[in-house]
Amino acid sequence: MDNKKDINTEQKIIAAAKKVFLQHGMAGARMQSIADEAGINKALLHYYFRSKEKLFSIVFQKAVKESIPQIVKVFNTDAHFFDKIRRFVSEYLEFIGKNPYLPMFIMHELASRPEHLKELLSNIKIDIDFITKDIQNEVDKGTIRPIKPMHLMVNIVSLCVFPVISKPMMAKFFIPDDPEDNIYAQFLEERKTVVADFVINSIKNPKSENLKTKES
Amino acid sequence: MDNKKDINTEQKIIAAAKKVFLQHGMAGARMQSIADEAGINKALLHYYFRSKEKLFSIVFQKAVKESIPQIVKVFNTDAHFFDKIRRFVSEYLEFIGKNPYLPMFIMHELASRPEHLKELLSNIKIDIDFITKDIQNEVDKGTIRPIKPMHLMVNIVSLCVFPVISKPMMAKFFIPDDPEDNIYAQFLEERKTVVADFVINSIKNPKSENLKTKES
DNA sequence: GTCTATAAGGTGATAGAC
DNA sequence: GTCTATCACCTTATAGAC
Repeated sequence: MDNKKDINTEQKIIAAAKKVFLQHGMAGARMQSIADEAGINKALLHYYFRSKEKLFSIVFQKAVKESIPQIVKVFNTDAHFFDKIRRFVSEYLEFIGKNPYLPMFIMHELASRPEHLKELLSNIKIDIDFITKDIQNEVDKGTIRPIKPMHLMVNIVSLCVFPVISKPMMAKFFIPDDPEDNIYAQFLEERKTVVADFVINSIKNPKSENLKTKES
Repeated sequence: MDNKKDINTEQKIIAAAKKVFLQHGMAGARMQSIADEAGINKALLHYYFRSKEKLFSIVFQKAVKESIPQIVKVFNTDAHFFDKIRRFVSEYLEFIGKNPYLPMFIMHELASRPEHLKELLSNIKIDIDFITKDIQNEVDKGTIRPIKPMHLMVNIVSLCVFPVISKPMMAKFFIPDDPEDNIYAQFLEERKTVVADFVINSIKNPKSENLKTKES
């Protein structure tokens, strides 16, 4: 516990477990793969973490907690509403681009064994009330068209996340010849502006003259 | 092969396999569960389909083929472009609502073991050229704002599919008290119009006067 | 704390009776 | 075509030496 190697090994294991679990899921992950990835052997996994399920729980909870601040932080500013959207889209796409397996992992586990994970999520709170109010406020001001805040939030997240988790299918049908992922990478980069424009064009109220976003 | 029972059992097995594979994925599925679901025993599974992998292939390919016509058929009409979008969104949401595990299943398998599935997809062709041209044509006419057809297609599909596959997470954070799924069902129903409006509002060219969609 | 060896149980697949 | 019994292997987990 107070040994330097302990911490290093523990962290190495968690990092390895994250990599394997995120790519293969709980059912598809192998303790041997995690051990190999961490450069140790299987027995040590059970020494640090009692079971596969326990190790999974840690990875899963970290994954969820890791994803949330990204959603919230941008809306905690005083920026113009459309700028918040631009910043959120840009930063969230950047985040997902660096963690492409994260959304799929969370959603697949949640869908395939909801009962096992309910309590794992119960600790985690996410306060979206202030975002809801932020959106509703803009609707009331007439800056944006009437839309239920939940739909708008879901729309924005959908436009960011789905293209990343559906990459293998998209790549297969849309860009079959892209071995180095160059086209796809460019596509993702384009989306930082495309998605923000798409959302803002959709919600901005044509009757309102206050349409320009601040170019900071 | 010419026995009535053969066909019934074979179909029963495939239906059972689809149910189990779609919910748990290849790695999480158990042959025993499939046998139970089909009301037969394990040995019979191997009698009809040689291996788990073989059975999976059939289910996977059927799943992909099943999903594609939904995407294409609406755009094969002469309707007004915005009406095509409305119809596509409505019908696709209806389809996914009835097959909520389908998109996640395909994408998870494709992401977690792409090498195994490459050849399974190689048989399946999807021709989206005419949709691309359809969109580009509207851009050229000035009916809609400039946007790369691929981005628009991805946007529409994202807005339809993501809310369905992320249901467990959404439900957890947005509507924690919805045991009978009433709120979620209503949310999905709302999206048939919300998504179409969202897309059309975003792309319609304010300079063009030809904005009304035909109310058929 | 880390390793090797092995136990204990599960899972896909087959043999063989009916 | 369908079943029961069983094999062979894989995977998680533990025991025990160092």
